[in-house]
Amino acid sequence: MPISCVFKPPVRRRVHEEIAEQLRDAILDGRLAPGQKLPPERELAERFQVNRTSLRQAIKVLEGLGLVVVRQGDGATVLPPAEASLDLLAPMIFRAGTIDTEVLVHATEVIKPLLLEMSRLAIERHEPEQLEEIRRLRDVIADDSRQREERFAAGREVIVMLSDMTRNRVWQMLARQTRNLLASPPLREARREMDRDPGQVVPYIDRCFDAIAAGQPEAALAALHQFVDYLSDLALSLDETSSGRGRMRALSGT
Amino acid sequence: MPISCVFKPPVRRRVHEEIAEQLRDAILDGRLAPGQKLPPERELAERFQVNRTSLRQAIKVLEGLGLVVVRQGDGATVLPPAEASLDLLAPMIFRAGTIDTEVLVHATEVIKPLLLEMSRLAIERHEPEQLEEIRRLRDVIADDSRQREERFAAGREVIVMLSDMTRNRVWQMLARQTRNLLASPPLREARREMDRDPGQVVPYIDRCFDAIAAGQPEAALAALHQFVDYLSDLALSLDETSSGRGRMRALSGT
DNA sequence: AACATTCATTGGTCCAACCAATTTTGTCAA
DNA sequence: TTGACAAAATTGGTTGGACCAATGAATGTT
Repeated sequence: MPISCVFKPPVRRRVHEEIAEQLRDAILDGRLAPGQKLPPERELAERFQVNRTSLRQAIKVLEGLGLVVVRQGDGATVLPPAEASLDLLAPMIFRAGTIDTEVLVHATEVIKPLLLEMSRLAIERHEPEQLEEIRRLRDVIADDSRQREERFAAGREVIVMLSDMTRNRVWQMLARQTRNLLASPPLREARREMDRDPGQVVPYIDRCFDAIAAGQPEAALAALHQFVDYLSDLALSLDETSSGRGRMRALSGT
Repeated sequence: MPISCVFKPPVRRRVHEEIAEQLRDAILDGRLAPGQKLPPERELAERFQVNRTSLRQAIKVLEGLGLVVVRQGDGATVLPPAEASLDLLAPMIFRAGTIDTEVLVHATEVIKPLLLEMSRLAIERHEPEQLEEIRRLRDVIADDSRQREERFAAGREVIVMLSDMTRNRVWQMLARQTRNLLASPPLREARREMDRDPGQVVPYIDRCFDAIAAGQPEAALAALHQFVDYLSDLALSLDETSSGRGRMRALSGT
């Protein structure tokens, strides 16, 4: 089964890093289909014009990501991306300078109930001093004398803080991955271009705080619903200008 | 910052695989703390009694897993596991022949609402023929003339089928990771030891089917709630015999 | 036709040398 | 003393080649 796609020799960064990225993207956008076998290491190395050792390191990274399975004497076989890690969400959404709005919509659809349930637990189990930490983050977000990026970053950290309040290590993992996803350079750029004031979320946060302070977890959850709906709409608004093919050019230069 | 833990030379399987596993476990159970630096490659290679090339491949796998960050001239630094991929959930729960019931409880707490929301979407968006596929899986689960493992496997595939019904690629990723987690050998063994009949879940499934067939999505969701509660309790019952330290010996021989 | 053997293919490991980025150290001048 | 700058040591990155080991297909035998 010959592989027809062309690869360019690495020019920047670490060689195995570049190779791994090219192969990863080829897998994610289907040029290398699941079940298909990668060319032999020796041949791939020659095509990339790198040493076999470097190419092997790239393969190992892909193996760690769960994108390929390697068997001695057989070769490297591409696995379905659906089996792969959540770390691939960002590369799946942002590929080749464009935003795959389909995956973005899908991710939003998953993150929304996730955020809601996590916050429910957080409200239930939080310690008072943790509430204070979030309040400090809120103040950073509301402080329009600061850099926009710093205020956005504080907003992302709220998610992480919430996860810590659940005292659940798995929620903590998910929240940090979500934060990292939101912090992906292409998404950061896209949001910056939308020219929104980071402080817009402050009223939502305050409404949650007020309800919690008043000892009304139900009201807090209701406010939370509104907040999460707002965030969800924000993400989906990136879809507005999408082309008919379900993909749009990213606003960043990457 | 000297590293004190001892490493044994690899004896089985592929060398870099064994090395990666030892290092991964050392990170997951805290012998290598986040922020700490790994010893230089040359020194580590000597300690493991392997070539530096093999050790480097292991490092690359850890890099792919998001457990370490490597910088030329500096070294490899351990990252917080909370930042790492969900693929690590199984190694986190099952370590050194024991079940970490804390992480297990945490994972269950996350998977439960996840499953519920995903099923809600699945009921909303499914195609009739997909319902038939699940019915076939149901028949396999109910067929006590088959191997127990085959029936358990069918149960796990239901989750994947549900995710396909959502027509959402991210749900599909999460479902497949969850299935893989449930299929982890230690968890499979533990459940087998519990000596439960895989067919116990059939009434729950049927109740969902009946409600969907009757065109009552609310009733289907109610039945689903009961089902998910049952599954959740099943997972948590593994915690019953746990020791005070929050960990119990795994029932399997690994 | 079924089975066992052989052999080419392909990944796995090792070695040794050198390149490149970073950090540390040392020196000298202000 | 302090700061800046340069040299050296440390550490990961890359290369080339050689050989080992598992797989699978071709071949031959029964």
